[in-house]
Amino acid sequence: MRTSYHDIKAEVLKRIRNNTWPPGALMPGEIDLAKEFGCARATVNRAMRELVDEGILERKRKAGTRVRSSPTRRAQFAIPIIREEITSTGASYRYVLVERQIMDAPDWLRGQVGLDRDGQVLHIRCMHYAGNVPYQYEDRWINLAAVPAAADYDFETTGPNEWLVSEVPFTDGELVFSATSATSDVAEFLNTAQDAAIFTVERTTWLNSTNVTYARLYFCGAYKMTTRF
Amino acid sequence: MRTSYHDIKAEVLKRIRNNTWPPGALMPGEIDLAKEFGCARATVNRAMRELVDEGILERKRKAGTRVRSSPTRRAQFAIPIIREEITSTGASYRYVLVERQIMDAPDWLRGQVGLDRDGQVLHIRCMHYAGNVPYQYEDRWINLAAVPAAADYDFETTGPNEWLVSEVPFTDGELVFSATSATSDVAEFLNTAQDAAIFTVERTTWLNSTNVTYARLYFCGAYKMTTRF
DNA sequence: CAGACCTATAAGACTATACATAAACCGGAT
DNA sequence: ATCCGGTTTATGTATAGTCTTATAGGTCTG
Repeated sequence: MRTSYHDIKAEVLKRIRNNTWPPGALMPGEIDLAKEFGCARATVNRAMRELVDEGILERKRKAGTRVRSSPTRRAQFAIPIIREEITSTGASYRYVLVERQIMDAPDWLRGQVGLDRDGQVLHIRCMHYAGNVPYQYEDRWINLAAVPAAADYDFETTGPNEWLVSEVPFTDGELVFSATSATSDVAEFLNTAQDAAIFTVERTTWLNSTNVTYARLYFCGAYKMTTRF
Repeated sequence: MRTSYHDIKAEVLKRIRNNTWPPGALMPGEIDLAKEFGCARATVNRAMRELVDEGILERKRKAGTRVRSSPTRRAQFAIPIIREEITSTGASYRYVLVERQIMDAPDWLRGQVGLDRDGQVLHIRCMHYAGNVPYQYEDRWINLAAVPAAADYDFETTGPNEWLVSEVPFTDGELVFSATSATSDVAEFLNTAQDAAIFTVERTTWLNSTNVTYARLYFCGAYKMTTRF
């Protein structure tokens, strides 16, 4: 078999780990490496580009390629459809709509999501259960200027998460993770003590700098979010 | 200018957004697209590969390329050096070692990190302050079998986070985010009420399936972790 | 000495071509 | 009808060659 870019990546990683090329070091150029590995420059280039992508190397034209001194490893998350997240654990999924209301965007929300003009929003509160156990309480606002179709959808049987993911594209998003104390209504929905520690996610998405939706997701106490990298 | 893979990516994204290729749709093959865009197949291939990488498309040999119905957007996290995380906000960084102790690995830890044999670990507890405000309480175990050098380092002035990131490479890691109630000692260190909601991160790293370290990081109440994608 | 201006160089990008490989599909045998 | 095996096909990977572009670092100039 010919030498593949996988082999080159592996070899480069090996040399970084055994300190042949310590953090910060300047590596040989693509042409030299291609000669050494007996392959085309494009092959070396691909290996190197992927290592840059993975946060292992830094490259600059003319300056060459260096080993990053503190590699930023990346972890990947999905924006899951919550139904799938629950059913994949084997539990059955149940959805309950709590409230659905069209209203003028409150001031704090306009600040939160960067809406400058007045506008109507759809406010939805709903619950997601794993079996009969509360899993997530969702408090969501949808910008009707960006997603007019949402006004015609009743969200009785399908949650806004699922509907939005499949219907509305977005270009940018922000996730904010925090721990909050359960307010009385959150505690009631999630069936926990008041002031219990609640893992909370705020998720905002935009389509070309127009806000699409802002959601606060309150998870049940035992919830842990796990990622490997 | 020739058509670049950037142009192709942009055009493909445009067609996905304006529903020319709705979620799940089968796109034309690389050869057809190359013909349409007036470029080589390699150029189309690169554009498509990057879109797969970004979680927009799915490809299978022979079956062709499809638009993912629920795009997996990736968020990137670094494993930051906490000093930099704090100083980058403008605050001054202060580190205090609370405890440093070499001990046999407790049973629960061996289970946690997948150590099968007995072995010694270095247990370190320390505090990170932003100015005079508690920022993070760190409770960490280092596997001395994997990192013997840690036994000789006193961690009086530099925290284990900083030392490990710069000294010890790793191949795999796991991050677990959760919300916990402050136990009495955590509350004391972070200067919050007992049972306050604490954003907690557990971080485990391995070097070729040997556990390197396991850390529990307790953040101050106001902490929010933010990622864009 | 500082600033403007070159130039050599390393990465970045594209092309045309070739061969590799997974898997969908089809046709024949059971 | 169902299973098996070969064919086809779209993506995956590698190559040699060419051209582009950012820029580090030297040189020239005021």
